[in-house]
Amino acid sequence: MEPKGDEREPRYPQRTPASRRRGVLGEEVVDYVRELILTGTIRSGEKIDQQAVSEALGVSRSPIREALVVLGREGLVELTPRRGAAVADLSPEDIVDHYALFGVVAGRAAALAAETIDEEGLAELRKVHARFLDAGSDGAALGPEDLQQLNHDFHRIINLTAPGRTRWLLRHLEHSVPSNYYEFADGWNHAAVEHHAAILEAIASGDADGARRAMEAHLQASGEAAAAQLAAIGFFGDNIRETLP
Amino acid sequence: MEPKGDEREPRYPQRTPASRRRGVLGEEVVDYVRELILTGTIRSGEKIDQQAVSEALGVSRSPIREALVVLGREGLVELTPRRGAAVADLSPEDIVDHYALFGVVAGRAAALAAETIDEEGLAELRKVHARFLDAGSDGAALGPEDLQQLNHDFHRIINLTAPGRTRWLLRHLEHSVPSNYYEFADGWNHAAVEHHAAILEAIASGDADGARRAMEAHLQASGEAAAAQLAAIGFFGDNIRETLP
DNA sequence: GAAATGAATAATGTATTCAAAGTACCCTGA
DNA sequence: TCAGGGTACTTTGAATACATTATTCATTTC
Repeated sequence: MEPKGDEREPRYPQRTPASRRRGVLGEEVVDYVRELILTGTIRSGEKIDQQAVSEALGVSRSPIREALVVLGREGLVELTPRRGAAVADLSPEDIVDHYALFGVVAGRAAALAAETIDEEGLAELRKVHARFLDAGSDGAALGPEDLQQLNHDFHRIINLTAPGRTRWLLRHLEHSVPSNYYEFADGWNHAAVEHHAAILEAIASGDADGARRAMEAHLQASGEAAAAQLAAIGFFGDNIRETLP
Repeated sequence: MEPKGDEREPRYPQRTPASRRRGVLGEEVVDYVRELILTGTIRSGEKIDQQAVSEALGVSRSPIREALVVLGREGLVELTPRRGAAVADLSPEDIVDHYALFGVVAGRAAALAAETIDEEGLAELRKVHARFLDAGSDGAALGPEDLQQLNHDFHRIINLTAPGRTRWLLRHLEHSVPSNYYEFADGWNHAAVEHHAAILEAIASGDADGARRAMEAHLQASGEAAAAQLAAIGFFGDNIRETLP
């Protein structure tokens, strides 16, 4: 008898959400499963066992199901009526395409920012950018999550000027694809700083079209970096199935 | 004694989904509630009673909850942790903004179509457009839903050339806002035909940028038409609350 | 009379149960 | 040996049950 015991096939890391505040369990599950997918812990095509997730998180299947439905809408998992959920299989092209769309929408927001941003916003944008710049050049005591935060702030300030529905879409495009889950490749931060500089300059000088193009270019490059990083962690790996009988 | 009986406040039209096939009840509920919202049957800010919906459709609350979570993600309803779901309140600006975004993404698809569409696709596009044209001019025996279908086909053919993620986003943008639920205003079809003609011409001549601009203009106009129509059915009406004590 | 407090009521979020469909396994027979 | 078929076990989707939190409404207090 093998020492498998009663373990399930894909073992889900146990987690007891610190804030077990009632009313948002579904959201926590969404984040949990999303992370599993985007970190490559569970692979494309792999089935997602409701009970296993439920046991890993110590909650019932109800919030699990809600979460899977949401992830299905986001396109990260594929739902087949009476067969359950499986990790969707996204190609590198899908990732690049996703970021391109992200770029088009964010570009719109950047163009708007160039036309409408006020002095205060611009000052804040410069400040965030300056810190981002410092972190890149002299290696200040900033960890990856700090950089992530600065990057996020930079974009958030720009997007604040956009109308509600645009911000809504940007939030969705940001979440349903890796953004926090991959360590930026070497050299990426340097490239990002340059991109941000170009975007900032265009916005500061009121050049709407320039801001739009700079933002689109930035996210295009981000998409390629993300796709490369996902490839490195084996995200796209398991489609071998399709090449075998 | 008033003849109110035991009726609930917002009365949900009863409906027994024809296909009570197991496994997609949630989807049916999504469609049902979405229609209630977009037809103005339930108004902005109005609470959505899970039990009432459940009784109206004759299903349990489980699929209802899943549907509300989905609609929450789409931005049509607002979910507050222990307070349930309410119809989100979208402004005319939100609608216009939504369509503008739709236009930007669809414009991308149109530009791509101009560059990559094959003869077969182009022929089909011409065919659909010709029927749309006929319907508008000599008043063929086509009902509103036929026109809706032709319009939908026209866009679908164009979008077929787009990459998967773009099509995914277009589907979402199309659904989470009125498109099938309002009767086009007088003169709208005439305008739409002209827009389609411009788009078709640009695509046929391989003018990517022209196709993009024509598509954006088309959806910009659509957004204004949609907002006007929604205003006409009182969709935006109940924010009186905010102007009163 | 108005505001505030508290119990009664209702509705939500989560857990649990149940029926149907899917999957795996074993057995038989060619 | 391997295909086919039938049975038992899993797993899903939906329904029901339960605990907790909001809301309502009457009562009390200022």
